[in-house]
Amino acid sequence: MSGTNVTIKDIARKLGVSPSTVSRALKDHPEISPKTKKVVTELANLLGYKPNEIALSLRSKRTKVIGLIIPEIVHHFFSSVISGIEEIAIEEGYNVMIFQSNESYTREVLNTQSLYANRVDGLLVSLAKETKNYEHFRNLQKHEVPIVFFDRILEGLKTDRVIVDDYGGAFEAVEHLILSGYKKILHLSGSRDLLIGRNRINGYKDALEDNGLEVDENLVVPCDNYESAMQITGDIIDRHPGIDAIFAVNDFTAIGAMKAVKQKGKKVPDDIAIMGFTNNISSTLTDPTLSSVDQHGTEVGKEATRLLLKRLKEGDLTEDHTPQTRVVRTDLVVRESTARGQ
Amino acid sequence: MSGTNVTIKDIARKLGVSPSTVSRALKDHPEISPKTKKVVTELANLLGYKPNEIALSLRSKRTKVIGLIIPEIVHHFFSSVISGIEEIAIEEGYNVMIFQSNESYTREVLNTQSLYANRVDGLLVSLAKETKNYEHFRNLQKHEVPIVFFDRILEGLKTDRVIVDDYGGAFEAVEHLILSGYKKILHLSGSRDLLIGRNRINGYKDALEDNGLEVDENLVVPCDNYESAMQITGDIIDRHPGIDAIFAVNDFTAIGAMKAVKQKGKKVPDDIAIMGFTNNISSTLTDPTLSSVDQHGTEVGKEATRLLLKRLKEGDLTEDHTPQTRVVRTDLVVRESTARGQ
DNA sequence: AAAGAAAATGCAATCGTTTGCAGTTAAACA
DNA sequence: TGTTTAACTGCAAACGATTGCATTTTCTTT
Repeated sequence: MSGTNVTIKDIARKLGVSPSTVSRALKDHPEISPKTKKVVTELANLLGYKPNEIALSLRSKRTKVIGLIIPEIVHHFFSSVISGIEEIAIEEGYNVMIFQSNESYTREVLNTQSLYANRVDGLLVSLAKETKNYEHFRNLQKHEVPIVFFDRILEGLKTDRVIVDDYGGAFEAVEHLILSGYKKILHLSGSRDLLIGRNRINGYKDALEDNGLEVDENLVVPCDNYESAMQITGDIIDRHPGIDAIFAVNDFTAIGAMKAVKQKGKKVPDDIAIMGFTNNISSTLTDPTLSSVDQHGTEVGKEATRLLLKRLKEGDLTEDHTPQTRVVRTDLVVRESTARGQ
Repeated sequence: MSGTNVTIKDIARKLGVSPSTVSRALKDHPEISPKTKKVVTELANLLGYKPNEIALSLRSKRTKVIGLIIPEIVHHFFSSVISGIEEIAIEEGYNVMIFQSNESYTREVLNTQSLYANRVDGLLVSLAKETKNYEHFRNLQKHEVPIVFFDRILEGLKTDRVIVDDYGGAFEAVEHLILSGYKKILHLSGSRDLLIGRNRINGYKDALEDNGLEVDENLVVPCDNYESAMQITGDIIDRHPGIDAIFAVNDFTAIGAMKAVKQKGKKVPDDIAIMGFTNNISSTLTDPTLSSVDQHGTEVGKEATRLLLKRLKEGDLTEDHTPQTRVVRTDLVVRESTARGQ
């Protein structure tokens, strides 16, 4: 901000009218004469007048800014969520203030405080892994700031939510493997502490059972990143000969597993098929390309923002509203890593 | 924002003192008596008072917000830049408002307008590809909003800049290829319209010449993405037999080329070496892993933010300042794709 | 031309906070 | 106890824009 900004008062002074008149003229108020409107708008354009949003916010008690707290921007899924959020927000005249929690609870609390200090109109949140309690969010709710959680949600707090259909996506992915003829499927799983981890495990199990295959708990191994997948996949294959497919909780884990499998001298997908989850760009870059489950990050962002803006429009009638949960469908993307014998 | 927020006036009323006293008490002003300070801060804590940044901004004419315009958040390089920016900004009590131009000039102009309307204290920009003129930025400068360009900079506007050492990075990468014994090196280049494209081409050429190799203009082929690299690399290799290395303008292009080379039945790196640029996470995921030039996105973001905050601190003495340009060093990361015979 | 109605404009308060200056209390001194 | 000084506290304006209400100006109408 600077001292060189043109204000309504400046225009008023130069024209010898009152600020109120200028304000009304600029908003095409019916009680202002056409000629006044003309001179005012002309001078405003000439001077490059742009209303000061800060002043407007102070008076109107709304900032037209929505806050976003996200674990890490550098993850492809999250950055595509941001894109979706921005798109809808801008359409509706809202701007976005972004904070990273870096998966830290403390940081997340600080973020909510900054967001409150800046009086954002609403909040979009995907939780840090560390976060267990939610006093900081409840606090914002007390101040009537609507919150929408997405992807990593918080149970026990009454808010709108947007989640990915992790169960369905996992089910479909595993069923695809089964229908392609794979029978002994390893699941490199996410944490059972996270809902998404549990949902994907359940999808995996149900797909097996629904297709007449037995669930072997030893074939559900917690492993959710590239390095550990590289390290442990080889061992697991040795311990459980006959594994002919791997369903990983995310693409990086899948790619780590792919490397390990190749190092064992096995062929993907002929000896062992590999299926990821997320559908990162990376999945198109590997060799063979990786089949995966598209989480539609952009759609998640859009849907969350739509939900939030809807609440903002509804305004005070929010009292009796029941929180909504939207589930964004996933899509199976079949590539080379699961296409046996082609 | 809502009606349930505690203000200084609320505290003043409950305590039967004036707002000024409350304000001063909270800031530990020396002219306020210890006991007044005590009751005021206690009540403030009890009620959960948090100063309204909006009101502060209006009065102080500074928002403690810096704006960011970036081509696309979903690019790994840019999202790591954002991380760097956030880190420094938060340390100094600034928040970040992020806008995407989506490479569109029109959008970029709209972004500058929103940013101005929100009276950001300063601006960080990486240009959209389309952008040729800079009236919209000059406009902000007129309002004394300091701007720092990074990566995709604008010549002809007096601002601070942070750029990556594209020339040096390219030089080092190509020299590494030469020293590893590769002699006929193809460059899949960026656009000559962009400074970064030109700089990388020059680094490539000078590395050849400095090492006694001839520059063949036919081996500099504009090609800067995955798909077109997949499509054209095969043909180029056929037309120029003897090519034993490829230096690509970015990692995705390199990975596309790698695929094409493998499809030709050639081995990487034994028959043909491949070198990328950027050092995406993707470069560790390919098979073989991709050698690349690390652009240190986080460092670029940090440096740009430091420069901007420095200007903000200096304040009005900015008049006679000469714009600075900081160059962020690159680092060659050697992986399997250029390590012949190992 | 005077009165009444209609149209156009201005006043002043407001949003939440800060701050120069004036005003009030309390303490210290004579 | 009265007076000076020091220690506190409050008033009011300011930041930029909006808006209910009052006021002024202009236009009708008789």
